[in-house]
Amino acid sequence: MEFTKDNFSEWYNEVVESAGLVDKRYPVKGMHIWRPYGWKIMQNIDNYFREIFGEYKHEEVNFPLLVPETEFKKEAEHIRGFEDEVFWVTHGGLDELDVKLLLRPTSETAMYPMFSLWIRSHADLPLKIFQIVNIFRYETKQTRTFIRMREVHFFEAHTAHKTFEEAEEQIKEDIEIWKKIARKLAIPYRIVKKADWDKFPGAIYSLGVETVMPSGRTLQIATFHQYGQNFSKPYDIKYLKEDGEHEYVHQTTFGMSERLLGAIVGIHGDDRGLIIPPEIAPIQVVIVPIVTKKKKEVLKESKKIRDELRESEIKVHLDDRDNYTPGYKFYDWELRGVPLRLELGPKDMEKGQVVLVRRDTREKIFVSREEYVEKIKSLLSEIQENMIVKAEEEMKKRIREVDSIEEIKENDGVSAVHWCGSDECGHKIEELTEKKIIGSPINSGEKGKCVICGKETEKIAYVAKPY
RNA sequence: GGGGCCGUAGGGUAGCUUGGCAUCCUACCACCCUGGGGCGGUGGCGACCCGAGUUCAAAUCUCGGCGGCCCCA
Repeated sequence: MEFTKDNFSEWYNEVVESAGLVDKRYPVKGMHIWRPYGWKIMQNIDNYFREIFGEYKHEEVNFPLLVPETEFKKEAEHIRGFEDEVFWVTHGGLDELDVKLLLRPTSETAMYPMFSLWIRSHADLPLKIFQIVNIFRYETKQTRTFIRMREVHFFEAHTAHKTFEEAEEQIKEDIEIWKKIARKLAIPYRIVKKADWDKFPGAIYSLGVETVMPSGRTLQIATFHQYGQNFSKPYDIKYLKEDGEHEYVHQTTFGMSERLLGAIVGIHGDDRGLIIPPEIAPIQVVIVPIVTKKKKEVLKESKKIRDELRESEIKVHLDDRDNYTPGYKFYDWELRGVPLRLELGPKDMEKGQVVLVRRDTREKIFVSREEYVEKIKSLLSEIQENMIVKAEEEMKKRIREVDSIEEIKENDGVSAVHWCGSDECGHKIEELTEKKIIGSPINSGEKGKCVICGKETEKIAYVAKPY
């Protein structure tokens, strides 16, 4: 690593590439190649989504990438929100298309014409589906690996319900699911309600899950949207009620992306590179044999250890590369963020022990061959827990309660400030501070005075520079 | 939306002002030597973003394109 983490932007740019997550050299702005190690981590995250959403009775589907212009144009606000950032397909071979096609910037307009066909009666509800696909947005600003991309690796869950209340229940369930995901990925967060001018195009309201990067800038890593009937009306998604009347469905969505990986990289990494939470690490333990004169014996024993760990369902890798020294391998695997290293050398073999080194604390632990498997298991869960606790503490330090515009401006991180909730005062806060209101906590706080108009309010605004 | 900077081997760079055999580090390949925190030695492979122009001659000067980075709204 050339850069240290206090030079966050440079550090981040360097680590995503040198740790083998992506190759940024693809000749289209905002589109990077997932390299095997990075893709494996993302797949581990995706597979957890499959598992957890399966438990909550969502079914996985896969919709086409292309959406006809005619379907896209049905919901007015939605169009306005996305029209300046869609990629268009205008030709088929040499012929111009009668109806242009667009690359989905999100899949509402691809899915909902089909919802209209699928949903006939109340017995078809609730409908709960999700897909994991790539979406495309023509970003004109600076792109950043995992954080602002033109091709986004996207998770989107879509639901349809009989009533608004049931849709509200769905969002509560989504939050429950999110909490499990956050533990799995060891990401600290705050859930906020987005300001009205900042909600998803077409939504009644939007909730955002926000985390804070070491730069002090916030990163939105998940969103929940309540659509009510805003889409079901233009897309004609109706069901027959028990009483024989037709009614439009109420809909929600839950979206996440590779930004989660960006958050993991940024929040947990250090000057040596990544630290991957054990729960999603492609390699949980890397074995580095110290091969000296007793090369054969050490390698043989290393393989035995590898097999023992495999049997205990620990994700293990034996680094038996012959052309690198142990020291090189230590740096290499630390850069890639493997949570635990196991060293085995001739001395250890004599003593009947192995050496374990934690990636998060770099603590060195000697443990006998009798109990090393159990020790590894407990260390992996300790590391996971430690990462969660440490990250939450770090994030807390970056959120400050303040009560003046001046303080918001001076604060590098997130400022929590009283806000009456009016658009006028909201915009004023953004103008005066040159920052954004990223949202308000769902639960109202203590009473205070709006930082602009002085009106008494319980509402808080988080003000920060978002990515 | 406005402004600035920059494209030389897989990565990082020197050379550009003043046109003339393209520098070094790293990575990679081969062999030797090694191994408890980025081993060492010898030899080798590999580059001027694309197009047009000026010129005897262009990495270098001019114009256009493409791509990247940074700052401000």
